[in-house]
Amino acid sequence: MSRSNPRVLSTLERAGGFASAQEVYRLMQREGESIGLTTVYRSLQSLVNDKIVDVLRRDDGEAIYRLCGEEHHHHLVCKGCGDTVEIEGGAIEKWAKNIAQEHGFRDVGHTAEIFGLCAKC
Amino acid sequence: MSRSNPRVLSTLERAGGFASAQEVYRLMQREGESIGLTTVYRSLQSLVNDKIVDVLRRDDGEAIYRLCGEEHHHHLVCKGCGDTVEIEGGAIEKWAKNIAQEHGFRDVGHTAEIFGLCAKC
DNA sequence: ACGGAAATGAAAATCATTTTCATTTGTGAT
DNA sequence: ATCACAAATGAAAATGATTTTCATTTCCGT
Repeated sequence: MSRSNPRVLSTLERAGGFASAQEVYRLMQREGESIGLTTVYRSLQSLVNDKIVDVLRRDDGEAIYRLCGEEHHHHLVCKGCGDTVEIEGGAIEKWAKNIAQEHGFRDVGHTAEIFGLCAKC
Repeated sequence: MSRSNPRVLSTLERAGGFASAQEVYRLMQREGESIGLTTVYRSLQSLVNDKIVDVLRRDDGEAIYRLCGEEHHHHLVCKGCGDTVEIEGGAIEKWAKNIAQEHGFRDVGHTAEIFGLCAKC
């Protein structure tokens, strides 16, 4: 396993905490940083593993990486502009826990995401 | 522009109203239907344009097509053996609708999945 | 039957992402 | 400082989904 190249994280921050791997790479190139695309991908993956960043998908399927707090939350994503709102999921947590218990599951986690068109789109 | 090949829609329905283009294609092949991958993609796109199906993205970025208005369910998946239980998501539906409304989103859908270890694992 | 429009699909092109692998860099022990 | 080995790097090739191209076939209206 490889560790994240710190310049990748710093670039992602500078990009507004939200960018695709290709964008991070192009940004670094434009700024004269010498780095390979492979390293950008590897670093971002490692940041995801370490839960320092979150991965989402654009409508075209490209992965976008975004800095994320450690709190467990869910996303409300606009299909039009990609705008994202972090939401509290209290109800979901309970729902997941109940369902899992009913079926005798343990060590439980869940994913949930809501998508639609925001007011602007 | 091309119109959707009706066999594609019928296959998507048979697949449980939820599948990727590649899956629809493989399913049709397995059933002895003679069709090209290109036509599957074109038909699905056309169904999306006509708002007969919805597109989502899997975690790996693959596009999955879902019949609109299809009563959808959620999954409880075992991380150990992969066993899957279909569950009703009444609570989730309401939750998603509420959150979306609060933020002025419309044309709303959602994904949710619970995973853990089943009793056997 | 004739002619043009729509549909089809094989093959090539595209594009993000992953893998391979040889090279470079960093680190700890001696 | 030097040797040895692990980790990091990146160029190039491989992968896999999706799109485009283009020649052929099917449909329809006349």
